[in-house]
Amino acid sequence: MAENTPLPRPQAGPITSQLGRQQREPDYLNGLNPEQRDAVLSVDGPLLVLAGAGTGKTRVLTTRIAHILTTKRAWPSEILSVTFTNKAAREMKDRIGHLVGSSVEGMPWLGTFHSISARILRKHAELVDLKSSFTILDTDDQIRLIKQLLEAENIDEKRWPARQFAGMLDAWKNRGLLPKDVPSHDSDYFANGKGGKLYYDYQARLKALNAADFGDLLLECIRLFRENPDVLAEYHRKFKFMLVDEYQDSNTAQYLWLRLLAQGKPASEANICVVGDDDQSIYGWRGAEVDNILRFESDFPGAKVIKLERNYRSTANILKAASTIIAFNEGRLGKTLFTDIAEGGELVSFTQVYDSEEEARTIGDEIEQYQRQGEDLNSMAILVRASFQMREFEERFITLGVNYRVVGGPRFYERKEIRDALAYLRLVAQPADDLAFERIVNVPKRGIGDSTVKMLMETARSMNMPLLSATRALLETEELKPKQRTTLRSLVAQFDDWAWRAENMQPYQLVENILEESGYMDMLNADKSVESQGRKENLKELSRAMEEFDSLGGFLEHIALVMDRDSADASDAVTIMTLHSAKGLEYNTVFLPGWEDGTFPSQRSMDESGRAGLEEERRLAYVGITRGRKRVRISAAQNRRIHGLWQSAIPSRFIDELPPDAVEVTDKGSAYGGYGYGGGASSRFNKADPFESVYETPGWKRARANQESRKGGGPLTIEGELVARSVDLGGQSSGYALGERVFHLKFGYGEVTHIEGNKLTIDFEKAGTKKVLESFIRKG
DNA sequence: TCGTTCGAAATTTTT
DNA sequence: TTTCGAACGA
Repeated sequence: MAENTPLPRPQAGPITSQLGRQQREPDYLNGLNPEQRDAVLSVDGPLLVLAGAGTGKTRVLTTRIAHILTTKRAWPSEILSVTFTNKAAREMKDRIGHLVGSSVEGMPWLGTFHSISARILRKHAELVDLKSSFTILDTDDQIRLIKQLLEAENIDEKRWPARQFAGMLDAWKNRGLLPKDVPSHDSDYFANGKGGKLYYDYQARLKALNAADFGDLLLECIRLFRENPDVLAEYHRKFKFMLVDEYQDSNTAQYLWLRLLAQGKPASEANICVVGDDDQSIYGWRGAEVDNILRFESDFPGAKVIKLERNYRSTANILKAASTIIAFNEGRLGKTLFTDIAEGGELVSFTQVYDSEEEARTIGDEIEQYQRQGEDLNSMAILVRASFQMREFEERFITLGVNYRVVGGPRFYERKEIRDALAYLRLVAQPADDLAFERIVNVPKRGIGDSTVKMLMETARSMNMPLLSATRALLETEELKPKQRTTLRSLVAQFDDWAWRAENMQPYQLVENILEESGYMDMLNADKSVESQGRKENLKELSRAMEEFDSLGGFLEHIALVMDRDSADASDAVTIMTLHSAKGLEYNTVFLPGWEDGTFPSQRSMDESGRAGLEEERRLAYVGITRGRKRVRISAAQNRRIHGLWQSAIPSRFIDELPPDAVEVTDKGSAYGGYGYGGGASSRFNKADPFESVYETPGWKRARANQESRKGGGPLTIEGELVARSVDLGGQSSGYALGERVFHLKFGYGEVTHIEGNKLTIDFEKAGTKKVLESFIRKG
C-alpha cells in the first residue's frame, strides 16, 4: 500500500526478456520489472514473494489477480484473497477494478481473515453451535463478560484483572487453542489454577449469548473445517487460487486456517501465493509468527521464491539508513533494497534536543519552513512509537495554527456514543443480546441501578432466558419497585415498537428514532461539555453511514468487522500517528521523534521479550525510515516527561546503528548539556542493561562485517561524534572506571556499575540506579 | 441510585 | 500528569 498512488507510476524497470514475443502483451504488464512480472505470471503452484518496503507489493498482488481473471483461469468468486485490514482489502478491490475494468462484480472472497471467516461461519453456524445471526463481540464486550465470570467465581478483580485474562484468551486463540488444548501450565497461572475453567465458562457464555469474539471467528472456522471434512471439501472445490497479503503478520490460527484451505491439493501443487516482508513484522506482540513466512518453503515444497528488492520510493540515503539498521537483526531472510532514484538525496538527519517540548517546537518550525517552500502538509508525517508522544505535537500545532490530523486513537465504532447506539440496535435485532441490554438499560439514566439489574440477572439465570425476556417476566410480578417497574415497562414497550419498525423502516431512520425516543439525544443536549457536540456529530455520521444499508442485520455485520476510522478528510494537514499504523504508507518528509533508549526501543518490549523484542523494535525503526520518500528527520530529547515525571534519556541505540555517511548529526541539546538530567525515581533504567553493549552483540558484529565486505566502509562512529560534540571527550574510551565514585548535579554521589561507551550506569546513594551520559557527572 | 473523591496505573492494536 | 475505576456518602 506503499503504492498508494494510483497505477500510472513510472516504474522504469528494464524489460529485458520477452521482447521478441509474438503476441502483444496485455496492458497490465506494462511497467513491471522482471521480478514483479515473474511474480504476476507464476500462477501455478506455491509462490512466496518477499517484498521489501516500497517495492510494489500491492501492485504485484492486484496485477496477479487481474492476470488470473483475464486469462480465465478462475472466476472472481473462485479466488480467495486475504488481507489483514479492511483498508488493504478495499484498496485491492479498487485497484483490481481499475485493472480489469469495473465489469467484474466485486470479488466476494477478497477480505480480511475475520470477515471471510465470519461469512463462512454464518453459513454453517449450526455446526459450531451458533445461530447464523450471531453477534460479534469486541474487546469492550469481552471485558464486561469476563468481569461477570470473575465475579461469579469469586476472583478478586484487583489481583486478577479482567484485562489480563482477556489478553491470555486472545493469546490462546491466536495460537489456535481451544479450551481443551490449552496447556495446563499456561492456564493454571491465572487466578490460582482457574484459568482453564474460565476459558470453558467463557466459551459457554458466548454460545449462550449466540456470540463470537474476534478470535472465535478464526478458531471456530478452524473447528468447523476439522470436524466437517465435507464442508472443507466444498471450499477446496470453490477456491482455485489463494493469495495472502502481509503474510509475516499472520498468527498461528490464521496459519492453520490457511493450511486447511490449501489442503485441497498436494502441497507442492497448491495455488497459494503469499506476499510479505519479514523485516516489517511488527505485530509479534499480538501473536504474529514470523516463522510462518520463514517456513513457507518447507510447508509447500517446491515453492517458488521471488524477492522484490527494487525500491521505488526512497532516496539512496534513506534506503542506506534503513538497510544498515535492519542488518543488525539476526534471523532474517535477507533482502537488500536498492533504488534507481537520484543518487544520494538529502542526508538523513539526527538532532538531539533538550526536551520533548523543544522537539515539538523544532519539528513545528521545520514543517512551517517546508510549507513555505511549497510542500503540502499532506506530504509530511510525524511517526511516534507510542501515542502519549502525540500530545506535545498537537499542542504545538495548535499554537502555531498548523493543520494536523491524528491517525489512530479510538476507532469510530469504539467510541462510547457509537457503542451505545449500537447496543440499542443490537438489542432490537437480537433480543437475546444481554451485553447490549446491560449496556443501555440505564443509559441515559433512568433510575435503573445496580440492585435492579442484579434482580433482572438473577431472574434471567434462574429462568434460563435472556435479560429482556426476564424483564418481561418480572413485570408481571410485584417484585419490582413501582418506579422501576414503570420505567422498565415503557422501555420494553419501546423495544417492541422499535423491533416492529425495524421491519418497516430504513435502518438510518430507525437509529434516529431510537436516539430521540430513548432520551439519548436529550442527554447529550443537556450535557454542556465540549465533547457532547462531537458526540452528536459522530451519531449523525453513524446514521449517514447507515444510509446505504437496507437491513439492520447487514449493517451490524458491517460495523463489527468492516467499519473503520472516519474517512480521511480532504484538507491539507500534517499527519501524526504511531509507527505501527504507518506501515504501508509513504510521505515525502517523515519525522521520527523520540529516539531515546527506553522510549524507542521501548523498555517494556525489551523487558518482556528480550532480544526478540529489541529486534521487533528495530524492525519498527526500519518501517519508520522506509516511509520517507525524500527526507527523514530523526530526533531525540535529553529529557522527557513520562507519567508526569521528568526522566533523563540517552539517544536510542538505533542511532548508533545508522550509517555515518548517510546521516547528518546536529546537536541542539548540547547548548543545555549541563542540565540534561532528570528527577524523580527512575524505574526505567533501574536494571542493568540486559543487552550489554551494542558493540558486542553478534548482530552488530555481523552487520559490521556485512557492511565492510559490501563497500569497505569503516566502523560506525556516530556515537563518537555525538560524544565529541556534547562532551568534548575525544575518543571512545570512557574517562571512568567501574566502581569509581562520581558526582551528579542532581542525583548526588554514586558508584559506577556499568560502562557502555559514554553511557554509564550509576548506583546513586540517594536516587537509586540510573543510566546517564558521562557528560553529566564528574569524579566524586 | 447517583455523584464525588481518592488511588493505582500508564505501549504498540490490522479484527 | 492524566485517566479510569472502585469505594463511599447523601
